[in-house]
Amino acid sequence: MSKQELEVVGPDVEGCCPALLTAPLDEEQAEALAKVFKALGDPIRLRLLSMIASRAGGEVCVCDLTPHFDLSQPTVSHHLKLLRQAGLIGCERRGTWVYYWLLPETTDQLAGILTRPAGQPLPEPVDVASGAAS
Amino acid sequence: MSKQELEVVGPDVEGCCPALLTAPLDEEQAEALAKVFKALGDPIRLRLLSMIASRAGGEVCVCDLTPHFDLSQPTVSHHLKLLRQAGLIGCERRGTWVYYWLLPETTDQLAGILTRPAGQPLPEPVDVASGAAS
DNA sequence: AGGCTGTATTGACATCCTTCAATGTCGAGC
DNA sequence: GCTCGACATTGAAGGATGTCAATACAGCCT
Repeated sequence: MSKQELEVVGPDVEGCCPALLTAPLDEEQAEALAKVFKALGDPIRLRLLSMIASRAGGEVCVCDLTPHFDLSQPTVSHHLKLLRQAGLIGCERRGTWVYYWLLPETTDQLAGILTRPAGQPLPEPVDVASGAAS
Repeated sequence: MSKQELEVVGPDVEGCCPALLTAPLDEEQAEALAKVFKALGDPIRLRLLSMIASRAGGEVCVCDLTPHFDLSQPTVSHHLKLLRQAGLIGCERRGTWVYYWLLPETTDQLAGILTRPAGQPLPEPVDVASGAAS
């Protein structure tokens, strides 16, 4: 009778961001979040993302990205695909070339998830002596 | 393909945190950052981290974490080790038990890295043809 | 000391990930 | 239509990662 099980990951109101630091994640949220962090967990993809995000004009052509890496073109394309599947970047083909740009909603959401609320008092590590076993 | 380097927008790095979204990361920074994101790129570790971070009192005993997972005790211990090596949590043995707590400096730094500076006007990703990425 | 409990480490195995060569697809231009 | 250039996809090889059983280690308690 309680309908508050699903639709937890849905893009609702400010509740859109699961609270990583203030409440335990359920398995579904953790799975979805892990996909995005996994996409960020590679130095090549981080460099690609930073190149795309810092580009004046907001867009980068693949042909401007590839020569910065000691990787084959298919490998760079593969990494771009993973970033796209994680919702971190968008892309569009224009003529012969394909352009990529940052999707700031995703990085904003991650930043929010990793931001500890101000009201949360962090106690010193070594303090509690009285066990609070669950 | 122009051989020019990617144009950088925004101010230089403050020095403390690599600027993921405003300047291209160099390989060294990308490598270091990727390690932390890789530690976050697993649903088990995300749940562990959220359990530790959201714990009132700031600390959690391993014996309170393990029963929440369908995993063997060594596996949970392994994930905790990776979170610790990434600088996300700290730990201390007290008697028989080992306690873990969040190291907020690391999550704060990640949040800062993922936060787009306010002065940065992001052009709209795409006006027309906002079709989903193929 | 000896046994017991909680946690970490080791070794092995299955799975996933990164990478490249080869090939396919899309669009432009002759 | 045909060819060429830019980018994506496929398939395979090697390395990294997640997991468990077995074992080791560190403190308590008789």
